[in-house]
Amino acid sequence: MADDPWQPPLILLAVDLVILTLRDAHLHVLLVERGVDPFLGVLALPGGFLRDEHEHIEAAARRELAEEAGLYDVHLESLGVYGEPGRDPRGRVVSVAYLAIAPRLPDPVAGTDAAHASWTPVDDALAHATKLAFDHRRILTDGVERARGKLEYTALATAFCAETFTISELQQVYEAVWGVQLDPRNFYRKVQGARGFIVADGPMRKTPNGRPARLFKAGPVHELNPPMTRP
Amino acid sequence: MADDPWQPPLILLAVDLVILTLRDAHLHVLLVERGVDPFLGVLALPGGFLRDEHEHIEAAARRELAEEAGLYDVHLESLGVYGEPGRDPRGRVVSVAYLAIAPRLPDPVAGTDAAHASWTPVDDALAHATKLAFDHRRILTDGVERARGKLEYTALATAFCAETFTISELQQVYEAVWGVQLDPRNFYRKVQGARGFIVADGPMRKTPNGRPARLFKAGPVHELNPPMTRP
DNA sequence: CAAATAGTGTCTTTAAGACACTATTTA
DNA sequence: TAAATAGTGTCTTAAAGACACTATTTG
Repeated sequence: MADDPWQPPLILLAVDLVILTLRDAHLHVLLVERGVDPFLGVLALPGGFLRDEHEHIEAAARRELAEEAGLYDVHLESLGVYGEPGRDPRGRVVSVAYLAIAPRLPDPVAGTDAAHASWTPVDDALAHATKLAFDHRRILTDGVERARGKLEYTALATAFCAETFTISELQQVYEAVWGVQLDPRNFYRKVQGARGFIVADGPMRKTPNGRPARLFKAGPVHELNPPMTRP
Repeated sequence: MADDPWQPPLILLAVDLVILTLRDAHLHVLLVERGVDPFLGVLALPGGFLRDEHEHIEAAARRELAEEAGLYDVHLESLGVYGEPGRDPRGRVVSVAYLAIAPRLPDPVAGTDAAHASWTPVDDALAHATKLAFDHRRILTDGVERARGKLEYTALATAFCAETFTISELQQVYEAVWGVQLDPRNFYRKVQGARGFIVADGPMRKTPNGRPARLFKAGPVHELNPPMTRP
């Protein structure tokens, strides 16, 4: 009982990414087809192990974001820890999940590291017929729920938009992520009333036929007051 | 370039606990004085390494809750991951922080494992003069902020109360955690109006001199509607 | 002109917050 | 009786949500 040979266990640390974007007014998530065991050939969230003992966890997430999705400078926030023993047959793996929000971008280019990645409608990815590797269904569910909640009281919606955007584009973000229809006139007043949410930027954007749309960019405020409320 | 000797790094996984309770109408946190290096003698959050490769992370948190605080069956939720390289001189340690909320209980009993733990007012623990081990100041700050936020839209406040409680006890929770004064009459109507938040339980509780207080227990609803709003 | 977005007005309902007041049940 | 909690009434203000309406700027 004097000297104890006990040593804490060593584990493997991974990062997994829920990368959301808007395409055709629908919420999409980036999925990859796994190229190695376990779950070879199965759809999974992008992710990987820490590169070395000195890498910051968030730096690993940004590295995967670049390597697997070709994305830089997008919104990234920590989502949670997923570390059930037995979730990975290779040993005790604990994964730190991150939520990334990207504006609509060109498709992953064939021939790059990101070639095996593809944007999938979130509804399809979470359909019961779809199989996801590990506990990635749960992580994806949690990520979508986080995004839904944060649209209410933060300016996260602007992370789905390009540098400049119109108010109706911003409205589409809310409608797609929440899965609801909003009144454009009340929406207009609400975003304009939340001071610091969006600020006018540049001239106008031409529309096919009609008055051109005003352009805005994200304002300095990240906490919305008053908040946008989910119907 | 064919076979790569690269292996992902092995890391140590710890859990740290922000255990909050109410004492004398003030928010307190359980701190321990570290008995080993690093930070020997410095105040720290209770916590420790995973016991073995098969232990669930939340089970480790519950084990520490029992060992270091003598607490069972309290509210426990995951708070986040803290894994800066260099936060622990023993090597790469990644800590999963948990937030626990306990009703007021007798002090830790001398002679048990929990004897070196003590309830400290959160304001003191976060005072600039107070030194906390590792990044525990940040974890504590995040835990308190989480509790403040969740009081608004969840029934978390009941976790600070004993099995049964009076409405004014519940009000004290809000006042202590938010650091504000609330109108008892409006508070009364608001908690009664949030259906499922609290339900009547048992008879009355005698007061030193005056009408006895009605007793309630936590209701079945965890998401408050309408939410309690922070002034 | 039609089409599309910009922007206002107004009504109803809900809730927050301030505060006066009455009712009940004990020592 | 005083003390303490229970519970109601009412006023003001803010905001959500529905919806009609006018204004502007293009092809």
